[in-house]
Amino acid sequence: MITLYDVAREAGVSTATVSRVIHGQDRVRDVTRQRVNEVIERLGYVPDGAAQSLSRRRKEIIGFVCVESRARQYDVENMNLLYYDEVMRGVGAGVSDSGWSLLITYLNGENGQDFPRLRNLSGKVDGMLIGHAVVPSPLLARLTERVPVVVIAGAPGETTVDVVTADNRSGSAALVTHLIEAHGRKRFYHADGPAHVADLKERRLGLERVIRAHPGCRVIGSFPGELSVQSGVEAGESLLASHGASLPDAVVAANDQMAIGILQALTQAGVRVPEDVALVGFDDIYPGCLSDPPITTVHQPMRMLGERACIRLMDRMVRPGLRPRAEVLPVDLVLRSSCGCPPGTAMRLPVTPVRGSRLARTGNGAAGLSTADGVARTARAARPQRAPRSQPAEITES
Amino acid sequence: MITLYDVAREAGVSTATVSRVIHGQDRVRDVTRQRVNEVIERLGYVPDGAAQSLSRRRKEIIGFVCVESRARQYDVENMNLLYYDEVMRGVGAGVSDSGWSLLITYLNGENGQDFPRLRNLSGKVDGMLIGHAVVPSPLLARLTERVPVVVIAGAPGETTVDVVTADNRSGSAALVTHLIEAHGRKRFYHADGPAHVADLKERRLGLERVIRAHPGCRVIGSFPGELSVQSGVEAGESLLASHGASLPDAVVAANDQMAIGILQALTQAGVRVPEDVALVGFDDIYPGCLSDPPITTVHQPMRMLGERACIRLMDRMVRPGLRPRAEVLPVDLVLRSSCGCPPGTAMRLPVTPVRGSRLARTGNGAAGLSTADGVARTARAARPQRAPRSQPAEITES
DNA sequence: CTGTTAGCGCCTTCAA
DNA sequence: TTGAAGGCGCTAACAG
Repeated sequence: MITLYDVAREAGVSTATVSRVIHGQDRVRDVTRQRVNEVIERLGYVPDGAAQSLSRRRKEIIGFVCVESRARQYDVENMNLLYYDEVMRGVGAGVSDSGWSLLITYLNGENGQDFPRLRNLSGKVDGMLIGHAVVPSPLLARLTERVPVVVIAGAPGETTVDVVTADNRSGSAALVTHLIEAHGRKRFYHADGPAHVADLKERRLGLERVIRAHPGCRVIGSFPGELSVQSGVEAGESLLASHGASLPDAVVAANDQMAIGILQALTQAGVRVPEDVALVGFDDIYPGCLSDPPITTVHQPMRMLGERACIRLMDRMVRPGLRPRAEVLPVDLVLRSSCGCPPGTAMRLPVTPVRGSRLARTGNGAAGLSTADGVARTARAARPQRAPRSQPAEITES
Repeated sequence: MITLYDVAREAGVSTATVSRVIHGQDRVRDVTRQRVNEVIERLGYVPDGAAQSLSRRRKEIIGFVCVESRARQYDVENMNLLYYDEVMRGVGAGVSDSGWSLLITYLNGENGQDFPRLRNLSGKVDGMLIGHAVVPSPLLARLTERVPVVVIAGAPGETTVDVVTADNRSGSAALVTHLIEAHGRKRFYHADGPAHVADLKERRLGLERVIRAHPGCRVIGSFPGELSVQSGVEAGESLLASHGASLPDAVVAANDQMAIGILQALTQAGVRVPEDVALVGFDDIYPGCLSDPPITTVHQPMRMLGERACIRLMDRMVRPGLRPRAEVLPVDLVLRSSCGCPPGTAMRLPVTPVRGSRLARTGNGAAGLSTADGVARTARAARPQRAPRSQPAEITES
């Protein structure tokens, strides 16, 4: 391996000078710089990352942790991760803008049982991004002692670490309000996910609040699923088994994957969506617009979640000791036809934050996207520039 | 930051002993070990990765490079990466089995224009996995001088680096053969992708060979797309514009994304699939089974590509200097109904390698999956165990 | 069984 | 403008 010393010797200068040249410092004579650069090129020298990290006491690496449900590893229907893939790309963009690197870790267990691995990981990075409630709060605190940590899609009320998440509560509320007010649905079935997932708690709150606010509306049953398509199929079958005689007006699924599964089960049984039962999902993952009918849902700005989380982390590394904050990003209501809107509907509307959502408390938060731009299903318009976005709302935990 | 010295001092031993305890070596008295462990726990010591890497001259990190088409960054329809996401999980599994880490880099440009970044990356990892033809061959060679490199989905004929890829040629041949022999299709339209992509070259070869082998069959036109849904829509429209009067019997798309786009365009124009035109894709990404009709395609073992690439890389790191080899993984034909098979069809058949595909040359390669197991569309059977697979075929480049 | 002691490759004052 | 030299935190002989 070629080291700094090799270059220095070959160029007839000291290692300090070579180092200066590499980092583009100016206190080097032009001739010298030229000579050094020529040698670097000729020898194909590349600085060793480990040595750099050790010396400058900074690794310029951030870790990204998400769960990998081993059980279904080879199940085609495992789309749980579609979500994180998108988030990860946001992170990737944020990270590489600053020249840093991204270290990925797929955790096996949902709970914190693999904590040793996490802890060890903290010795290899300058900061960590953790996907939703992968790690229980107390363990998070322990992690924070070593490196700054930002949780993505965690509970907006988390107090020990920074959180970046989407306005799930308002999104859910918007969905249900739409079903009630635009389509007159009154009897709901809730295909839910695991009880402990932070995002889902918020969605539940949104659902319940809207139901309560509308006399005559109620939830006639629910299914404890696990966010996969398969689980959605089961939810659908369970629904048919228990309420086949008098179907609900609408099914609210915990996410799009489940909605897709439910749709399959209902269709198979000859139940028409949305004529017999309306159906809505959450997240706006791509496949949701391919089903028949396309699924009405809420768009989470996944990529931006990643980017913001990254920015927050960088921020924390610069000045640690700031109070943890929650940052809640606005969501959009995506109207397609599974809710009862006419076939061909494809509209995207900013969601107005409901009371209690972290977003609602701020002044500018309610803005969401500035205009209700409908997007055609097969929209041609290439958007060469990143769409202008309003500032995300930030709220210091109090 | 707590270092090895802190622990050593606190426990009243030398750093060497602490190091031994950490690495579970046995040449430590039990009492000592206990005491040290207790101190480690109390102080919350975590070894510094950079220092470890520097000292043991091994980083235990492998880099994974894939492209990120910035242009469409916020385009919902950008599914180009669905493929790599899957591959990456395979890599993730392979990597973490050995306790190593995965460093992700999203490259901006397809070509090698961002080579400096790659080169620099090579100083931070012990080996690199590179997604298909992201990097031109000569640059790859330069990279190989520093660290072992394995290309995923690269050309099976590549001579400078190791390659792990799927049997694209045979898959494509199987698809076309099916269209001809099972459905009597004769006039084909080819919705192709970028000319230089290795996988696509192979698919083209498979297509052409089968066409040539069947007198009366021919390709009546093609479209140079770019593998996205949007590009598929354009291909469909182009097809309608140029051959609207006498449609082809079948459209062969370069991948599933394009097939989905084509389906949208055809459906929109009132052309029925498969009655008027049959349609097939490639890759077997999830959304392909949701469209109406579901798309017949070829299943690439993406996850396994990642795993095998990983294994190959590890192998190379142990003994460098071995001749680069190509490893070609078997694919499956996935019959659904867009090809003309009856609605509800969902069958998965191992593809028999064609002559010239690297797989064909080996004895066991032709095995593919051991049985032609049909899989129901909403298959319930949870497969708790990893499906038993035949050995992938390995071929030393000659 | 345990301690001593060189490095690993680079960065960064401090002097010259 | 350049060089000399002391770490960064850990590992791995080599001695005891």
